[in-house]
Amino acid sequence: MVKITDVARHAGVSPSTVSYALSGKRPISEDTRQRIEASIRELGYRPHAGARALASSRSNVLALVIPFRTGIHVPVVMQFAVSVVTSARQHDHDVLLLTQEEGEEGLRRVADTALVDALIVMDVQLRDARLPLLRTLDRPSVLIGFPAEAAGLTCIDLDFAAAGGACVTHLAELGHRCVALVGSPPAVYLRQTGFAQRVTQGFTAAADERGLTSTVHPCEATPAAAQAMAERLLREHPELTGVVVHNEPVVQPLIEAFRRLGLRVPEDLSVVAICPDELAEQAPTPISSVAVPSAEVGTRAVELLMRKLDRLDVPEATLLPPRLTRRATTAPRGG
Amino acid sequence: MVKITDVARHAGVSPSTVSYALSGKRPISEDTRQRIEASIRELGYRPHAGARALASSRSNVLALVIPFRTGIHVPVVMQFAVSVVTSARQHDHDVLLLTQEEGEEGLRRVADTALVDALIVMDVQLRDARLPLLRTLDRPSVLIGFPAEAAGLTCIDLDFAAAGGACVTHLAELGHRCVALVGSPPAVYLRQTGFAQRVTQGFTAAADERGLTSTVHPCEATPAAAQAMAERLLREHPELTGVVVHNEPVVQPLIEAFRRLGLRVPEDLSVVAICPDELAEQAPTPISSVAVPSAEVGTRAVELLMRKLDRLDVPEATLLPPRLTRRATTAPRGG
DNA sequence: ATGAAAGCGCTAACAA
DNA sequence: TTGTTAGCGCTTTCAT
Repeated sequence: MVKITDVARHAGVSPSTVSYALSGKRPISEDTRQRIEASIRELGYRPHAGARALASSRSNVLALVIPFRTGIHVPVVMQFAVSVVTSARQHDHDVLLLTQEEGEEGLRRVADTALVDALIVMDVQLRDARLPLLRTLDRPSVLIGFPAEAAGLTCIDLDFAAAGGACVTHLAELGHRCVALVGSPPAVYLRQTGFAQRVTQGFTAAADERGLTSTVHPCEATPAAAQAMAERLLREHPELTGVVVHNEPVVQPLIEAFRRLGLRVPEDLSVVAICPDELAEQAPTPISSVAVPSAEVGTRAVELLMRKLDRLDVPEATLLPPRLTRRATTAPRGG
Repeated sequence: MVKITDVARHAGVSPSTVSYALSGKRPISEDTRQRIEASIRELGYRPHAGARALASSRSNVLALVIPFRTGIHVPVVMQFAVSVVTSARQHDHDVLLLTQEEGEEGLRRVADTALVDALIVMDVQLRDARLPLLRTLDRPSVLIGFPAEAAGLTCIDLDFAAAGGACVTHLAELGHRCVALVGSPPAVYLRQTGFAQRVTQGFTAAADERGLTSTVHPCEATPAAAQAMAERLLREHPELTGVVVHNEPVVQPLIEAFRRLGLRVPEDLSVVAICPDELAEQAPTPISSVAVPSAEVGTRAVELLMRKLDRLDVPEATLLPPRLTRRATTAPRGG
């Protein structure tokens, strides 16, 4: 194995000079830098990660804790993870993958062993058992999602309340007067995941504000549940002309169910989803939607973390404003 | 920060004794072990990962390289990743996530800096540019998938050829005489990903062997493509009564397309998929299928890697035998 | 602008 | 069964 002393000898300088040339933490004469770089290339030198971590107390590794349970749309998690890895690399960091299963002990372990410098925690619950731990940990963290009590923590997410509201506004502007929200599976509400409730709040508040009739319906993430939901909505709310869906796997089945029941989308019924743009675009009838910007959230989370590692100030809360794209599933009421 | 010398002092032993108590690499008297454990708990000691890696030249971290491109079913990748993380933890290892994008340089980086002890590479192509590198790297690796030339490498995957064959056999035993394979998107074949071609080979070979008429059709992973495919199959192959689908996003849309075209599934047309059991089970009509056992592949890959790290022998090739479960989409020909 | 040298916290020979 | 000690390869003060 080639080490820094080998490079130093080869370049005719001291090890510390090589180190400084690498880190840029002190000025190096152009000539010296050239020689060092040449030696590094020639010898194929790679600094030993462990030695570096030990000497500098920086591992240049971030932990990413991903969820893995019902009601979570897998592609969203995956896209998020990929964007975290990609952004982290741009900041010269790597990403260690942890599952929710590891729990608090897992977080403590990677933080206390100095395996990672900082943590990104996905799928934060309203009252998340990990919050007290994250507050006391000596390493910075960023949460995806907003717990009930976020003081002292750094959180980022799509502004789901505004997203729910934007959907209603869109429908209202198209003249719709009676709307329904088809939401996440009941389990998601039960475990108090903030985003599901926030959508509901934003949806209901916007509907009330504009004097629309509105109802909210959690829904299992299966085609069968979508079919049942469509039937029920038409039965119980004959006036219904606008539907907001916040449940990825159900968006397409729901539209198909409505069509099977004889409704034209968007002529008789407008549907707007809160889902990844990709899903909305690829549907047979492209779906009007508010984007769930996983990639952007990932990138921003990493940037926040980097600022924290540099001891710069960061906002406690970052709410990404919703972006609604009208596609082919919404139309003015009455055709 | 509590360090090993603190624990040693507190327990009245030497640092090496603490180290050995932790690693189990030499016998420790019951009494001493007790005291050490008590001290560790009392002081909240956690060994520093970097220091450990430096002293032992073992980081206890595995690299997992995941693919991220068209034609790859995201939930399969995700489930695989989760199972790798879970299994790795059972062997006291963590997992560093790398994307395919990082390419060979990424592999070299994490290996040469000793950031990881070993690597798992997903989505290996028939002629994969990373193979020569993996062969020369000083760290063990396991590939998911089989390249054209696998000598000197350790590979594992579902036996996709046998899977294709098992589907045909199932249909043949039900009396079907004319079958079609709806496969992965053309892009997957073009980039020479082994599994797509292996399914085709196994499918065709089994059909020929049993004297069935068979055709093969790559298919884009969209509902629209599924619809077009269904129409085309019925038009071009009126005798068709059995379909094998190896393209997750298309399975359900294809069944629906056939039904829209007036065919009953399974009475008029049997459909068997190669896909995760989860997908097959959750369909409105549970789908007969050969399981793509991502979780098992992940677990097995980690076990292979652990054996290699322990310098034990491992087979170069591990082909998991297909497991076909008959559900509600296959039936004897002619009802 | 550069060098010398003292650690960083741990493991594993070597010694007893 | 346990202790002593020399590194592991790097960063970073302190000097010059």
